[in-house]
Amino acid sequence: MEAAAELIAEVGWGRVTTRAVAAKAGLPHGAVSYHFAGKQQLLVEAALKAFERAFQPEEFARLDSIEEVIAGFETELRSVSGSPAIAALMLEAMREAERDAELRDRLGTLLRRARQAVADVARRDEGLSGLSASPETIAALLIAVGDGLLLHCLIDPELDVGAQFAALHAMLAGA
Amino acid sequence: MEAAAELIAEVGWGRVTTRAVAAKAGLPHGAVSYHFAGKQQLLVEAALKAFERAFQPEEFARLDSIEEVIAGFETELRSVSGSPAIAALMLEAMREAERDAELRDRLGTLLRRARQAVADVARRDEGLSGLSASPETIAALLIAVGDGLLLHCLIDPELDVGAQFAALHAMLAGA
Amino acid sequence: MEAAAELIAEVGWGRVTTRAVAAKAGLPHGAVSYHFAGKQQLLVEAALKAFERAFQPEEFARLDSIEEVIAGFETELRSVSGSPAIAALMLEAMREAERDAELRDRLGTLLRRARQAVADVARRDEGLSGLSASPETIAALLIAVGDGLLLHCLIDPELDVGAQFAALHAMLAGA
Amino acid sequence: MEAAAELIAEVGWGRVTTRAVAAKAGLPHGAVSYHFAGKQQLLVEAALKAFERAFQPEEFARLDSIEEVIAGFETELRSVSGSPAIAALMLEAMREAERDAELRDRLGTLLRRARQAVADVARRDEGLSGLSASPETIAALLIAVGDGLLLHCLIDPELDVGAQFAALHAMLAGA
DNA sequence: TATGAATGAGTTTTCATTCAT
DNA sequence: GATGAATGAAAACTCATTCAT
Repeated sequence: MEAAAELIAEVGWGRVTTRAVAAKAGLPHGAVSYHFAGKQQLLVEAALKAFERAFQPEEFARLDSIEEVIAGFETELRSVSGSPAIAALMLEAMREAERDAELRDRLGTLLRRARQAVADVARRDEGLSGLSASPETIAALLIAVGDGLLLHCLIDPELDVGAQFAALHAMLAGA
Repeated sequence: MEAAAELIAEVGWGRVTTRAVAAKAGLPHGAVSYHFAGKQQLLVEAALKAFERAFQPEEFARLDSIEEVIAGFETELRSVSGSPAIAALMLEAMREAERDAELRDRLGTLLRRARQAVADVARRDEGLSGLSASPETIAALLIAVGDGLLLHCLIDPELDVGAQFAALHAMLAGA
Repeated sequence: MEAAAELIAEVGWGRVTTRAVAAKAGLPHGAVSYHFAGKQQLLVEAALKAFERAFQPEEFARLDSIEEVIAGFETELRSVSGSPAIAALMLEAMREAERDAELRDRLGTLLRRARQAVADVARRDEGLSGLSASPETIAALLIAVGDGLLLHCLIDPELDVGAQFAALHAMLAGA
Repeated sequence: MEAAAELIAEVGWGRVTTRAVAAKAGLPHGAVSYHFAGKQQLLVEAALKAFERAFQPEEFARLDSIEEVIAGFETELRSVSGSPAIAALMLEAMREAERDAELRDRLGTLLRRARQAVADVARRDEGLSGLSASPETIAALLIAVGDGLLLHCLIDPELDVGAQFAALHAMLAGA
């Protein structure tokens, strides 16, 4: 499953082949079909497992301000520049979710949990009291911003992430 | 090429087949190989042509404030909910650009032009003078926000786009 | 072996899988290879065992006229309409016998015994004295008729078996 | 399609492989899937085409007595001993028809036409006036007898077909 | 002795590309 | 120029058999 997750990020969901997964994992071809009901099921399981490992809601529970969340995003994004595995995987999964109902449901649950975790931080953050938007909306917007920056970083690795995040900080601080 | 662009959005870049393109266009199978050097070249041309038609820099030249740009994004995003063709195509192309050098270059140029157009608006917008970030950074951030919201809208069509944009407005207004 | 015999009738000799046999029998996969030298041997044994259970020569020993044999065929054929297991199995085995030498020999022995049993009845039946054919020939012909009707009944369950047998009775009575 | 029909007879319906068909026909593997919607469709078409070529209703139109029909069966059966292609193919198709609805329908139509042709002969045959059975029933019975003998001849090539047919003649003559 | 995980040869099918017409 | 029949490489998947436990 690790091999599958890496391959999704490397070559794209629709171009992962069971042979490549098996080769990467050092297993024979038949092993993939033997252990999973089919290629799609393998990819779905592999992607979701990777997300669950990468996203730990507890980490957010300790945070008290949105600034810290954004700082976390930035750290993650910078680390991602080197190994874009999880980020690319997330984007591939989001695209695939439009076509695969099960993936859509399970990924949706994961995203809702993430939004909830960020919304809880927003609720605790007194600096946001000036904003009329609900904590849930702020959380959704922030995660969308994070994903958008991720997307652009993947295309253009020379993008100045630091400046972007500084601007985001400034906008929130002003509010 | 229109048929190809639609199919990329529908089934994903890696799963478009030349036969499906020909069938959708009402052309004979052989026509695809006859008119293009190969499948990849067809898809690249089709995607870029679709972007060039959808993104008209002149539209931004008439705008005087970032608020208007955001309003434009919102209108576009709402219209996208019905036919996600261009949005999905853009995401597919962004993912593919990581692997295809020519697509990366040409798509990069397009994005840079878009960023420049938005940066020009930001430069004209006096309401942003309070932000220390450069107009280019603000433009890049805004486009990333737009793409991030697009991505999330495609997965979860019930997402309240209006609330998100209202929050974005508020954040910018505060700044 | 019962599971194997049923599966031959259901899906056809060439499409039985060892996993399906094991699953139907409620046994682990490995058990099939463990207890039999291979799939083919299992199927041969299973088919022959089923025939030996279904065909009891003693039943014919009690009969005194070919009419009774035919009546027995008819009864069997009618009962077969509901559960075509043994009939279908017989046809599958007959086809397979053309390719498998061991099955051919053992099935041939079984059929010869059946012909002999019917021939013995024919010998005892005084009503057949008018026919110049030997009891063995009459027996072989009758069994062929039975199998032919069986074959057609399996394809076309609405075939009027009663009328067919009545005509057969009439033909023999006339002779 | 000729290669497919021969292979069904040789190795059995369920064990025909598209590779073997292609090899026998001297074509590349891909050709089979290219020209037919799938293996099953190829086999169905091949079998039915072979039957339509082998069974010509016009041949029966010229006959005036059932004796001639039986003589025709015998000739066919004897010729079959050398190349059991059509006979074996028919049996395979009959078995398969139990599982494939389309084959069942189309084969059923063919068999009904054959029964009708034989029934027409039976109607013209004045020697059968002594039998109370309808011409249709007599036809169905005769064809079943023919198929049954065919089946047994395939298993046991040493079976004395001549004696069987002589007995059949005698039975009908008596009636 | 018995199990079931693992293997890999073999199956059907797809499809970009070629090329004779 | 344009077509579509043909090719063959590669894909996903099946399954009898093996063998460590």
